[in-house]
Amino acid sequence: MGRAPCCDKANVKKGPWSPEEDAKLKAFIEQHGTGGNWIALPQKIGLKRCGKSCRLRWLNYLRPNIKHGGFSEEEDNIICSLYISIGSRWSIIAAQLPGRTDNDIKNYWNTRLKKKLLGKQRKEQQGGRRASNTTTLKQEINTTKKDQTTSTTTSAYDQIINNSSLNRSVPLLYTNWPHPPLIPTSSFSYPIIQDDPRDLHSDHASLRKLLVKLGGRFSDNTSTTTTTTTSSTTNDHQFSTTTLPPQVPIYENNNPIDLVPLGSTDHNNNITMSTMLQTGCFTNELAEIVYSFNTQRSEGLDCFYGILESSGTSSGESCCNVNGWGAENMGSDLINCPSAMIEQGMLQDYVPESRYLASQ
DNA sequence: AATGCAGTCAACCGCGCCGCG
DNA sequence: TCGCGGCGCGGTTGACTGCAT
Repeated sequence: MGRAPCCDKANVKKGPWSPEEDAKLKAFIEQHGTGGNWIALPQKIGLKRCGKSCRLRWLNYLRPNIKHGGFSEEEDNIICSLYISIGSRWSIIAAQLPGRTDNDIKNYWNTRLKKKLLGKQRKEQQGGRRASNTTTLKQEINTTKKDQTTSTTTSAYDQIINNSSLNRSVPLLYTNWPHPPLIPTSSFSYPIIQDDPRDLHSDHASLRKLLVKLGGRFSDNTSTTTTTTTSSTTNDHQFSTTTLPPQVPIYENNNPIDLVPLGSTDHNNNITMSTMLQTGCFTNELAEIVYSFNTQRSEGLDCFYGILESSGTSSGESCCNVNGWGAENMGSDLINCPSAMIEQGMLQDYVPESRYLASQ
């Protein structure tokens, strides 16, 4: 038994809106508002449209101050940064771009931005790879292993990562990322990009603040359910979020693959980076895009990178919360990792604690 | 000029969430 | 507590357009 249709499909017009329909809808809403009931609205106006269709038309096209096309470089950056961080949460991304709709951003991403990034990445790959990655990396790991002073709370692997000059950022692998876990294979290789020390203290800290604002204490299950509207001005950007209460665990339980690490947590269910890497919860496509970002840092897009820095937890361990971001550990959603280690299957050597249970 | 193809984007669809009775 | 209905979201579709052949 399916859900009852929201309207009488037989007597509802579909397809493109006529100027007359637009005018009717716009005039009515501007005068009376939506009345809090989209389903009933078309009947009131005398439109043979589904209420959902009216809502969409208003939100995406008729509502005041809507911008279409002409995305700026800065908007590109914000979209890309947020996509890397939170995935295809278009409504959340749209909330940070005044005048933009989720539909617009989604289309823009799918039709242009993604291709633009992937195109650049493939071009780079054709340009050549650093042949000595593997050898150099192995040597460095061996050296680091010898040199490192052990910590009871930091895994060997994480220390290697923290100490390695070959670090580069890879987005964190949400345990409930809505894609099946995939470990990057040898068919996809990342040239190693040197970190730019400017990143850590760039003026793009505003983006980080934005993400904090968006994320709040996502790991806090005692969050309220009240929707709030907040806004703040950081540097040049004014951000507002009207859809998320500050403590909503938006990643919680979206996916049954909530992992409980054994022996590799820092505190409060935070999975260590090594555990996350073991799960490899990201798609090749995302990996490609992320790699593309890394590459583009040297092409003037390093402003993306303000948020792509490693976390500095007190234990020196990069980590991620099981349920999403830990606000006080902002930055922990993203981790540093020599990606070559992933594809070379080196993690097994350094992550003896790589055992986990599926909690659900 | 006709046809095919790829890109773009408005609109639709299905489903999860949430409030309410 | 449960079921229903509306809202909002993300994924997908299909019409349209421009370009290449």
